[in-house]
Amino acid sequence: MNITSWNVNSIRRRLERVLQWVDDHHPDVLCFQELKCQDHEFPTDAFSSRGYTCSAFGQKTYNGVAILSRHACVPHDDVVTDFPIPGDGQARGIACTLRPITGAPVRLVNLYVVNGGELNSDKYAYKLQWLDALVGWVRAERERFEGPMVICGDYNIAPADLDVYDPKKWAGQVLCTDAERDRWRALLELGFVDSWRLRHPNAREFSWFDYRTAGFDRNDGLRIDHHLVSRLSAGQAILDVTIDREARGLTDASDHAPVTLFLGG
DNA sequence: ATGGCACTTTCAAAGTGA
Repeated sequence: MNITSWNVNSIRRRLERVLQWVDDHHPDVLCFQELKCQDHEFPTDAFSSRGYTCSAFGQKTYNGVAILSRHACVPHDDVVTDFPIPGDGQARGIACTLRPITGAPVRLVNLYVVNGGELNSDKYAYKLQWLDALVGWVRAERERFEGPMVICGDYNIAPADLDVYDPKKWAGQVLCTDAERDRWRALLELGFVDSWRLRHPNAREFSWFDYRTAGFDRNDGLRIDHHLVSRLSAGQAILDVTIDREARGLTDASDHAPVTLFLGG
C-alpha cells in the first residue's frame, strides 16, 4: 500500500496537474492539504471516476484537507475531522481507518499544520498551541486505536538542519525553531518514526520550494512534508519513501512536491 | 538586508503562505 501526501495549493487550480500525476502513479491513498475550497466544491467526480473514495474537510479560501483511497478502505471507516482544536474554524485535520483487502488496518491521519507567520506573531503562538494540542490528540488516538498509525501531511516543520538548504540562513526562523522541533520530537516520542529519514539517513532532499525566489531551480528548499509511522503489525514494513521532485518542476506546479510512503505487508 | 510569486476573494487590494 502506498500513501501520497501532497500540499496541492488549491485543488481546483491544480486539478489537471494532480489528475495527470494520479493517472501516472495510481497511488492507493492520497492525502491532500490546502484544498482552498469548500466541501461542495471539491472535485469528487474526477476522483471517483478513477476509483477513489473521497473524504474532504474543506473551508473557503484557506486550509482544507482530504483523504482519498482506491481500494484500501471503501467506504472510509471512522472518519474524524476538526482536530486537534475543534471549532477553531480551521480545516487542518482529517483521519480515517484504512482496511486493506489483505493485511492489518491502519489508522491514517492527514494534517495541515499551522504555518506560523513571523516569530513573535499571534500566528506563531497559535502554531505552538496547535502543535501542543496535536500531541495530546495523537496520544489519545493511540489509546483509542490499537493498530498501526500513519500521520502524514504538511507539518510546516523542517526537523533538522539536514532538511534545510541553508541552515545558517534559516537558523531560528519559523519552520526551524527549537520550539517547533521540540514539538516534533514530542510526537516521535509517542512512538513514531520519520519514515523518510529512516530509509534515507543522509539524504538532502526537499519537499517545498519557494515560488518567490525560484528556489526550485537552485534546489533551495525545505523538507516539511512527512509521514510519521508508528510500530507496524507483524509482516508490515516501511519499504521506501519518495519525494517526486519532477512534479514540482512542471509548469503550474504546486510549491510542494508529492511525497509517497510505500508500506509492505 | 530586501524582495521576490501564487492563490483567493463581494473585481481589486489585501491576506496568506513558508
